[in-house]
Amino acid sequence: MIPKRIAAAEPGSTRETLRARGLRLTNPRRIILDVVRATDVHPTATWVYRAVRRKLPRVSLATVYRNLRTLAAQGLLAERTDVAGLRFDGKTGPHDHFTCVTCGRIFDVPGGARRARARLPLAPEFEILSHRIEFYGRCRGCRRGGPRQSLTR
Amino acid sequence: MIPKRIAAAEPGSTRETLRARGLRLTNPRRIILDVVRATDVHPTATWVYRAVRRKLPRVSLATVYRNLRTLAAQGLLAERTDVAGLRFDGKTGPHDHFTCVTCGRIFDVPGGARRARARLPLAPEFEILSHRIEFYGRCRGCRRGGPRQSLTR
DNA sequence: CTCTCTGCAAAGACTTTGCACACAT
DNA sequence: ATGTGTGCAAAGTCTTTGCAGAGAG
Repeated sequence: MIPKRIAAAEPGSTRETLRARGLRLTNPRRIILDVVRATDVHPTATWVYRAVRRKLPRVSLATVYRNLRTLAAQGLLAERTDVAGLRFDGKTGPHDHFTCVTCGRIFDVPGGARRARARLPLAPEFEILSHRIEFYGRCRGCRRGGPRQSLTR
Repeated sequence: MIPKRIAAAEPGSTRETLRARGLRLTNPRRIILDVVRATDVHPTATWVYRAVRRKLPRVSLATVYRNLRTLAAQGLLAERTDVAGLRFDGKTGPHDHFTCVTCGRIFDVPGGARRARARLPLAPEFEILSHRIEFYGRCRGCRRGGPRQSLTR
């Protein structure tokens, strides 16, 4: 027999994480999180908005912005900034990024877990809490032929 | 006898760099570049605007933005982006940054010249042209007592 | 029921652009 | 002289906020 799914949120679940702060798991909020987690394009708020609207046509851009902010504050997704503005990332674990300067796509690259402290042996006055490495260059697709895709707002 | 300063711009000078692209070294442009090069606060456009106005009261914010852009495009200064928006950096050589999460100040740290390629041994599909490392943590001042300064817009 | 969340619209913050005149070369 | 650069003001882009009603717990 297939066990019934328990009704109460288990610790560590999205619902539980939110509830611990008095936040609710509403329909827009859940879909926004799903959308960001389901893609690897490191989307902008507008991209998320368009994707969410396909499932929830009446959602507003303000709600998308508010929830991306809220979810990022809870650590359920990651907020990024680059020349193109705000981006969001469903992957919250440590990893680095490679940005193709031709097509603009951002690729995940492993290796984010290395010890950051070792990088600043001569600067004991700085207490390092985290770090971020960004690589820039050309992806394989853009080295052969033109860009295949580009993430616009 | 003190040799006369040569009138023609020597190759590699700011003036020469600009002229090679048909750009002129105007008074606002020169002062904007001087201001950015003279500070290490990684200023915003507004900060530069306020500083330039002390020397050139009639300069406009639009001129500051236009020139920061132009000068960055010529490699005479560097453009940065972080959560707080656009920043500019008079240091164009390779170096990393440490951002204090308490006071928001951005400190230069040496070490930017290391080989970036070695960091991606498993990703031959990416042709790395440059990279950027950002550290986040608390500076010495903020570890003892409160923040001493914070760069507002 | 209570209090958070949402949609809508309006405001806000930052940056860019159009234009006529000024200025560097 | 010629064409780039500037100040001013206006527009543009992206993001946040106020509010009354809707919905989650």
